[in-house]
Amino acid sequence: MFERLDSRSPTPLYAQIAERLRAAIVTRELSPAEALPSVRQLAASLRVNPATVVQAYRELEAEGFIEMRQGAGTFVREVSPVQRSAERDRQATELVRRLLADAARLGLSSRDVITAVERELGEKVR
Amino acid sequence: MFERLDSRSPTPLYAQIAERLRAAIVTRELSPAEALPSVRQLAASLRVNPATVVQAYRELEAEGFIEMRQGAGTFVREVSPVQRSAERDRQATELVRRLLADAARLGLSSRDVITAVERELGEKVR
DNA sequence: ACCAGTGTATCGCAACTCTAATACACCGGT
DNA sequence: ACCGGTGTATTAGAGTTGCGATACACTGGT
Repeated sequence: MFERLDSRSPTPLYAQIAERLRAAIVTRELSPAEALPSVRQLAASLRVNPATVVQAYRELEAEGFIEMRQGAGTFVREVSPVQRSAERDRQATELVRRLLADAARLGLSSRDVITAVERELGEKVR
Repeated sequence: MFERLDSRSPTPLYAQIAERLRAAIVTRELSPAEALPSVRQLAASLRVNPATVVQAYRELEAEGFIEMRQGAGTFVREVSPVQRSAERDRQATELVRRLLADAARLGLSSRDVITAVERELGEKVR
């Protein structure tokens, strides 16, 4: 499940780790309530410092994907479809707000943005 | 035209400068072929280092808004509507690609993104 | 041709981020 | 109650980035 990381990549190690785990959780490759590898285990397996794994886990915890219990371990969080949907909504909104702010800074109109979205997604926005 | 900068802001000084100038150019407050303040003038006016202004100018030059001519000065670039439109397109696409990449990293679907875009813009995507 | 005014290049320092190292605090089976 | 395994906290070092200082190189009116 865990291939080697690219330590030369501009995306930090902790982000690479978080990304993989997030994908695994979303695809149910890791089931709810399932225990993740311990900080030290995963760190050893990836030949990385435990603190780096912790940082990845913290990010996922902040996003509501996992739960860290001191002394016990780290577990995939059980979330209701409603909660999950709400969280996705929140995240998507945050990203879009950032996009629009950046666009405004560059002097781009909503029209410009919509057009680009439609082109990139091959899907038209009503 | 140039109020004081916020040196405590997380957005770098050079970015703040670039942002203002970009807005002024887009709104035609600064006309094509018009000379911008010299690096030293603007730096003095904003109580900032000339190198910081240079950095802002470079960014705008890379975006195609201005042209720096050694020994002569810095000028607003004259661009045809077609070029201009193409450039806006390019920038919008770049931003949207980043948005989609980030969304993918977070495990969000295109549907999630589209929904958020529509909500934030109050405009439907076809 | 001069030279005042313009952009350019290089270096250095401070702040921040990422990663690692080390020591600490908690849980749970035995 | 122990103690091996777990997460937590603090500190340190390497790299990157923002900003400033200083010296250099070019342009254009006189």
